[in-house]
Amino acid sequence: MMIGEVATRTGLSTDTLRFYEKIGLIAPPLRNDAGRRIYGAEVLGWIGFLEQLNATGMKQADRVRYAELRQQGDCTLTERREMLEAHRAVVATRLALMEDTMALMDRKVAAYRAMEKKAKGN
Amino acid sequence: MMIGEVATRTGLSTDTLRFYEKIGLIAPPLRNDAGRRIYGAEVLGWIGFLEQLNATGMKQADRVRYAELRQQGDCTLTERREMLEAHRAVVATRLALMEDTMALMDRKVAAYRAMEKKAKGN
DNA sequence: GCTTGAGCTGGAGTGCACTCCAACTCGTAC
DNA sequence: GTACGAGTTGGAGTGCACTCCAGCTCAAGC
Repeated sequence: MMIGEVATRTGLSTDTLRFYEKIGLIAPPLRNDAGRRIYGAEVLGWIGFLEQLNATGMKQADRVRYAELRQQGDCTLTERREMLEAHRAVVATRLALMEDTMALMDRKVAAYRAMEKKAKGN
Repeated sequence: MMIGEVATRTGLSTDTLRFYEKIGLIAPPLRNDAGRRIYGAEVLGWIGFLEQLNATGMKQADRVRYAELRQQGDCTLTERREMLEAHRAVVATRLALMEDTMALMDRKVAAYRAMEKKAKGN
């Protein structure tokens, strides 16, 4: 796969993919004779996971750290697990907050509907 | 209440409070004879709600829009309700994604634990 | 053999959301 | 009466996470 296909499949731009490589989120792929990046299929799963970490609010620096550990292999399992557990806790907290906010918005929406109805009745 | 007390109570900095006023998130408060901002207690609830919208990922521009509508009074109820409903939908989607990610992290943590245990056994 | 399109590099630019700063004014405590 | 702490302004600076650009190479199609 060349960079354009990875971009299409992941929804990231080619610029973003090269940027991710530069900062260490994605390992530098092999190159063909013309110097172009040739990615293996496994990069898609990795990028998908990165996007999930991203979407749940993990900071770039921490994602880079995780990627570095992953590169280093099995001897970093414990540290990676700890990172995931820490992030899990953060996500759990944010999840609870989101549920609160959903409930609050529902109450407000209901109140607004009631007021709209009342105004119409005038 | 002067700006320092609002800052302490809300956890925002005085700079952020003035910035929020400048961009229209907070209505300009009354001033005392020395030109200092005097806030009513109701601003605390409003800031709390703003922070909830913020923490659930509503963009600054949209929060400003909501604040503008709120300033304009009851004739904007419908638009505000629609904004909240739209945001609710976004939050619901993100919530589902967070739950997925939590489950994925749990699976990974479990797998890592298993591998750590196995490595120890060698 | 020339155009087109995808890819390459290094570096500059963007947008968001603050955050900090200099230079000033007040009101209170000593 | 002066030092101090909290407030004021306008404007500059920061950090994050991309995003864009100029100027280049290469392979394939006509």
